[in-house]
Formats: sequence, C-alpha cells, structure tokens
Amino acid sequence: MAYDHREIEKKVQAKWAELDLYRADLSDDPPAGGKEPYYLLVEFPYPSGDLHIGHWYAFAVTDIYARLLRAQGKNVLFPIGFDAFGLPAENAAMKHGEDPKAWTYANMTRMREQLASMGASFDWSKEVVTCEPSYYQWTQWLFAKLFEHGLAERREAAVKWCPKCLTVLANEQVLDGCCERCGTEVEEKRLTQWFLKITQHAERLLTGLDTLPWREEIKEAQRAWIGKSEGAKIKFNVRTSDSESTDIVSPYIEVFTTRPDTIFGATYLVLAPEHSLLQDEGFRKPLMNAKEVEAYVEATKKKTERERSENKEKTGVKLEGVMAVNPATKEEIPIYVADYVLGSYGTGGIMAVPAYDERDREFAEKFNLPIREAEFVDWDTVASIGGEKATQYRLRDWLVSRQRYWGCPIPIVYDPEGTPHAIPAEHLPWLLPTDADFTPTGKSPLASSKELQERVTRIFGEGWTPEYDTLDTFVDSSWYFLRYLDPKDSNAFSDTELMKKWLPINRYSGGSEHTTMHLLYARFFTQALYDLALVPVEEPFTERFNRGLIMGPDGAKMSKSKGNVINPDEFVQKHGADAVRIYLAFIGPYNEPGSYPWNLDGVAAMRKFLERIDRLVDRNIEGLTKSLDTGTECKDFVSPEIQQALARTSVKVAQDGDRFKFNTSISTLMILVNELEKQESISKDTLAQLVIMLAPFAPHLAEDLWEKLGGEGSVHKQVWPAAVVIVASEKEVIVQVNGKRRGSVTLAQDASEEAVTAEALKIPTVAAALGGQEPKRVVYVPGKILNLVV
RNA sequence: GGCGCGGUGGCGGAAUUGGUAGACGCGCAGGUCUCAAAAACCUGUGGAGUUAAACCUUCAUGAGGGUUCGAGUCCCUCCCGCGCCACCA
Repeated sequence: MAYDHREIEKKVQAKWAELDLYRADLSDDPPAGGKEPYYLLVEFPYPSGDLHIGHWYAFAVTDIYARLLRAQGKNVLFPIGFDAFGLPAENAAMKHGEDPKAWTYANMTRMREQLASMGASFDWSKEVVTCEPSYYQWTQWLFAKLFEHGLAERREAAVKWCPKCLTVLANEQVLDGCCERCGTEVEEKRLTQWFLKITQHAERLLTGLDTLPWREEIKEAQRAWIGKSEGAKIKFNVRTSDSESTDIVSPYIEVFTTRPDTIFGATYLVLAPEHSLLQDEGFRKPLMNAKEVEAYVEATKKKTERERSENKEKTGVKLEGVMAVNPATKEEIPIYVADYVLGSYGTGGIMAVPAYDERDREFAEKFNLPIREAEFVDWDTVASIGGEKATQYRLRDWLVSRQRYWGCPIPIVYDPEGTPHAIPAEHLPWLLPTDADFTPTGKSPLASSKELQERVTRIFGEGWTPEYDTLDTFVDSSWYFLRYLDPKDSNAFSDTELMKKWLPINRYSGGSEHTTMHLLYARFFTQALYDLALVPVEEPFTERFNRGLIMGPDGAKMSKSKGNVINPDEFVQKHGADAVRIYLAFIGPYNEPGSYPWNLDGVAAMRKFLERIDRLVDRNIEGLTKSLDTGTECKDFVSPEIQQALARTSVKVAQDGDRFKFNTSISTLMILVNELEKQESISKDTLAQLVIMLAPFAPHLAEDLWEKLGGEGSVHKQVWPAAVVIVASEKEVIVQVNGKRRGSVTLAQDASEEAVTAEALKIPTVAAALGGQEPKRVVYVPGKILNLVV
C-alpha cells in the first residue's frame, strides 16, 4: 500500500507550524550550555511568482543540510527573505497595468506557500523583504555612511547603457558586451552617476580570497575579474617634430607597462582615442593632421568596446607634427592614436614594444614601424629614467544609479548649488514616491513625482532638489544577511552582539552566476562596513558552494522553446515533496557546479524507496504490537550486524552531508534499508534510528513514521543516532601478488605479518600466482593489504 | 589566446584521498505472480576469453610515457569538454 503523501504533507506541515519548530533562538549561549551557532545561508529568491525546479534545487537540498545540522546539535539559523526590488516587477506592471508593488507582494504570498510545500525548515520569523521601508531605510542609512566616508561618489564617467532596460549598468552586469538581464548589446555613454568605490578594496578583495576555503574555480573567477597587473608607469617627453625646433609640448605622456624591462624595444607610443591629451589645446596645436585625428576619435566613439575588440584588424592614425622621446634610448619615436588601446585601463596610453607584444607587432607590421629586439634592462635602469612601480586593476568602480522606478531611492538631496548631501537619518526611510510614472523612458521615473519634489522643498527648503535615480538591486542584497540577525530593529541595521556571535556565515549556498556580481559586492560591503566598525568581520562567508544546474530530460538547458521544462509541482503532486527532495539530492554532488539532466524515472524510483521504508515500518510495527500483546519484552534483540550497519550509516550520512555530498548520504541509507529488509524482525529502536536518519531528507514521511512508532514530539527534534561501533575481533586482509588481488585471509585484528603471510601462502590462487617462487619482498599494511612481490 | 576545473559502464554517478575500480540508483535482460498486462518482488548486468560452473584468466578509469610493492588518484607530454577572463598593455 502506497502511503498518501498529500495527506501526510498537509498533516505534518500543520504540526510543524503549530510547534513553531524552526525558529532559531539567536541569543542561545554556548557557555551557558546552549548549542553551537551555525549560520546557513542560501541566496534569497527574487519574487518572480512561481517556484521552478531551480528554486527546488536551491532551497530543498540546502534544507537537508539545515536539518542534518540541527539533528547534530547545532543551533541553526536558516533564514529566508525576498530580493524584492527590481526590474521584472516594473515590466510586469507595464504589461498588465498592475502596480509593481502589488505584483511583488502577490508573488511573495504565493512563493511563501510554495516554499512551505517543499517542507523547507526556514525560520520565517527572520524574514527580510528588501522593498519594505523598514528594510530599505537601512540600505539608505548604509549608503549614507559610505557617502560620508568617501566610498560613494557622484562623477562623470564612461558607462554602460542598456537600450532595452533603459538604464545604466554596472560593469559586472555586462556579460560579453550584453545586458545581464535581457541580453541586449550595451551602449557606451558619458554620464554623471553614483559609484561605490569598490576599486579601493581591489587589493583586499584579492588577498581576502587566500584566507577562504572556497573552491579554486570561484576564487580564480574573482581574481580574474579583479585583474591585478604589476608593472611601472613611465613618462615620455613630447616634442614638436619640425626640423628647427624641438620644443617640449604639453608636459609628457605617461604609459603603464607590465614589461618596463623591454623599454629599449619601445619604438612608438599609442594613445587611446579617449585620451585626455587629444582634447588638450597645447598638445593639439602642433598637430598637422588634427582633422584626421579628430575623425578617427569620432569614429571610435560610435563603436562599443565589443566592436573594437571583435575587429582584430588594427587601425590607427599617426599624430603628425609631434614625437615622443624614449627615455632609455633618447630616440625620437612616433605617436599614434589607435583603438586597440583602451581609455579605461591604465593611463590610456602605452609604449609599444612590437618585438615582445603580439598586438604591437601586428600594428607595427601594418604601419611599417621598426621592430627591435632589445636588451632587457633591470629595475634600477627603469627607475633611473623616472619609472615608478605601479599596479593596475581591471576592476571598475561599482555604478549603482539606475534610471528605474522599482528600487531603493538614493538617499541624497542637492542644495541650490547642486552639491549632493546625504539625507539625515531622521528622515529615513526616504520613501519611494507612489505618484511617479514608472514607465521607463530613459529618464528617471522619480523625476515625474510631485510628491518627492514637495517633500524635498518642505524638509530642505526652496531650490533643493531630490536625487531621482534608484539604487541597483545588488546594493539591497549586499547586506541582507546582516539584517536576518535582527530583522525588525528600527534603531539599527543589525545587532552588534548578535553579529559578533553569528558572523561570519558558516556556509553560503548559491548559483555560480553570482561569483563576480553579488558575491563580490557583498564582500566589498562587509569590508567597507568593517572599516567603519559597523560589522565585526572582514569576510562575510566562510564557506561558499556553487550548486549545479538541473537540465531538461534531454540534457539541454531547460527552455520553453525546447519544450523540456520540468514543472516541480507536477512531480510533487504525483510522487510527493519528499520524493522530489530526495531525487534532487541524489542526482549528484551538491558542492560542484555540474549540470544534471532530469531523469523522468528518477523521482519514481525515489518514491519506491520511500514506500519500501514505509512498508518496512508497517510490517514491523505489527510484530512489535504482537510481542506487546503476548507480554514479551518489546526491546528485542539487535544483531551485531545490524548494530554495525546502523553505526556505519550514522557516521557516513553525517560525514557525506557535511561535504554537501547528499547523493552518497542517500545511497548509504539505501544500503541500510536493503539490509534491514532481509531481517525477519526489526526492533523499534532500530526503526526509530532509521527514521531519524531519514528525517532530513524526507521530512514529511519521517514525521509520519515517527508518529506511527509512537515517538514523542517531532522527529525533527531528535538527536542523530550515536555510532555504537563494535570492534570486530577479526579482519579481512586482501592478499596481493605483485599488486594484484589473488585472495584474502580473515585473521585476528592484531595478527602479525608472519602469521598473515603464512596463511596467505596456503591460498591456492596465491600459490599459483607465485609459481613456486619465494616472495622477494612483503608489503604489509596492517589489517588491510598484504602484497607479496616476486 | 591565458587561467581554472574536469574526462570512470548505455545513463546520473561511487571509490575511505596511493590499497578489492564501477557503491547506490536509472535503464536493459531473464524469472516469479497473472488468462494476459501493469504493479510488485527475485536474479543478472563493463569488454574479451577459458569453463560443467565459476568466488578463474585477461583487458579496461580520454591517449601516451613515468614514479611506486601497488596509480582513477601523484609527475610529464598531448587530446577533448566545461567555466572564467580576454586588443587590460
């Protein structure tokens, strides 16, 4: 008889709610006999409205770990919330004429139910919702702190613009030249925007990685993104090149190079078309082909960086009338403007060494410039010509302004002179106005709010104006894990004492797409707040695991157009939430970013496994009842084999769980069930242990079985079975000849090498393999292996 | 192009970190039950070979070398896949 999962899920979920089972008491203190705190974090969802299979994989499997930890006596904080500001809400609002807020809140209601349906043991009392004023008040407060300390700055810069989302983007949100959200190719503009100065933390973001036990690929991706290069800055004087005068024009051109030792081979200089000298009057004066240069600069402006890099054919224009002087050779060398040099990196100018740089060589060959292999010089020589050691990073400052409505208002006002001021804390939360036309036009929707302007005038006076942009949603999510500790506090963003106790987060599970976005931002935020003595740790996440991807049954990425999308609800209806949970956990290791095809038979197989356990308990409960009826002692005999098996399972399930290898945890449980099924009768205690170990994986069925067994309270409050190990008196030793297995002997644990060897030689296959020869050498690993070498 | 991570049956994946390769599950094959089928259960299942049968032999962890008593695991060379970065000087 198959169990009725729908009824069980309903019943036990109500029971858990009634018992308020998953609330973590954060002040529970270890010295006072409390449990050790463990902060388990999973990236909070965007309220998109429907839980898809990826959500299940993210939350249901991480939940297994939360339950394993609780069973092992940890005080587990496993919170959840919603990353609720963001663009899709506005898009939906435009499409259906709904209010972004109404859309967001309706979705959150729906998702809370769905998250409950998977049996996730979140502590909802700690919920944070980033679009609520009680939350974004503190996003604003923290932004103001960063502003006061010079880490937030408004300035003009070349920025990426998404023509579809009609907003600027951070560098991190541009993937292969396209918008991370919608895939549209981005444009470049020069705009005045708000930046968070993450580049000030480049070095610490780099060195901090060395202290973290993360997988190498995550660290390497961040290192590559930060992109540190060490080299030198060298100044080249510039002269007019008419024959009589060798006037020094405009002070000099400074270049950055990672190879200052090749300066003898620098046969020309190249400026990026964006280089400020090209706009400098003094520099332009002697130019004989200023118009041609101007035309080239203009043509480059029309190209995106992507177009510049896709066209590998080198282009450029020589600056006629000026020459640079190589400070090492004192030689006059030509200066070019070429778009293969980027204005946004280094000094925007390079010394070209065509002998050792592929790109310079291509350019030199095309323009017939000299290619000289040179002697290499040491650092003293470089220093003697004015070279200075310099380090460059690829990382750009984080652009956080967004010309969109549904986001956290930037807590800044401008005085009549246009100088920005942080809005004082007493006026926070600085509310998102409700009278703005949120249709994105490229201009900030908040500019259309009368209420906002009136509010500014009322509070700050005539002539003052509000900031109209909202913050990138990645700012909201850069500190949410701090708020979980104290989500309702209206006096502080978090609680100092609780932060000391609960930070850093023990384990953070999420998606690999956040490696060079959210994960980098959150580290920066934490470091910055650490410097302001607002948080007690420099690194927020001790361990980080990127989970893999669930693919369609055909092995391809799920997409509506391919028709291979798996809807978890169908499987939950048919096989139950527990079967889906176990299937997702069994599919492969959770700590590796692999991609796993959804196997249609897989969930059914997991359901069968659960039914076998259900039957096993039922069958034996009958037996237990009978023995009670006859008055015999119920606590019956447990064979050493079963005791051994229980001990083995208890250790291995917990160990593998700790490595996020739930697949082998479950296979270990399967092996135990296979063994138990062979027993004629099983004691109640044995069944109880099985059910406790099943509970993290199949929380609903386990709770039901626990009740059947007459257990007190909830199975999820039980402690993990202690491993009662029986020390075997005998041990099997593998016998090898020349490293190949030829048999085995079972002898006393402490048998001597001689005794094992003597016994091994009696095995016919061993004797045959030896062919009558005496072993030249014997390798004995006590209790494991005896290798006879001939 | 640079860096990182991988490559194990028909499939997802195991392998105590140098010690019986292929756990567990899917799939497949055969069987029990049935008039039949489904479900359920049982048995088998890397290739090749010897055999009455094998707890027998042999080959096998992308390819080729090496270290070692012993290598999926360590080292070298190469091939392939995935990820990140990429005209970053």
